[in-house]
Amino acid sequence: MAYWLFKSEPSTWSWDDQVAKGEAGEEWDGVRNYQARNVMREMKVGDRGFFYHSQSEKAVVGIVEVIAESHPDSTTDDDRWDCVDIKAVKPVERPVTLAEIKADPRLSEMVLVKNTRLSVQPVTDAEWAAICGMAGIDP
DNA sequence: GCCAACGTTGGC
DNA sequence: GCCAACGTTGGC
Repeated sequence: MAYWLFKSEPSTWSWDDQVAKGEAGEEWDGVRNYQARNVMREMKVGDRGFFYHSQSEKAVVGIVEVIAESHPDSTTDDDRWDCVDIKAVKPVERPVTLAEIKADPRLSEMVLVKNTRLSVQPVTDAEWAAICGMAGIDP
């Protein structure tokens, strides 16, 4: 299984919004960036991801699961843009902030740190385990 | 609110 | 195909 990170501005689409969708989940639509789209095309059903709040909060706040592989983004007619569907799995016990991630040498190579503007990112097994530990949840 | 980083667009 | 201009994102 692979791991990912989904970044969202809470004022646009928050963890609470995602949780409210329940088991049905929701399209991760609106991505208009080729790199992020290509990352989503790599995803498989059952893969897990971190849900990260950008802007004011800047923290990993929950765990999501991919429930549908890449398909056309329903919010545009432009066939360049695809997206996956995800559902909320569980919240973290404790948010892991960007400051904590930056301060941890194990996470110094994270895309979140290296390429701050990429909104959908791959996460390595080691990074996944480290952040789950910091968040107080089982990997 | 500002600014740096970076991706995209469009003219040539 | 290059590159300048522009727009957007996200951290501070």
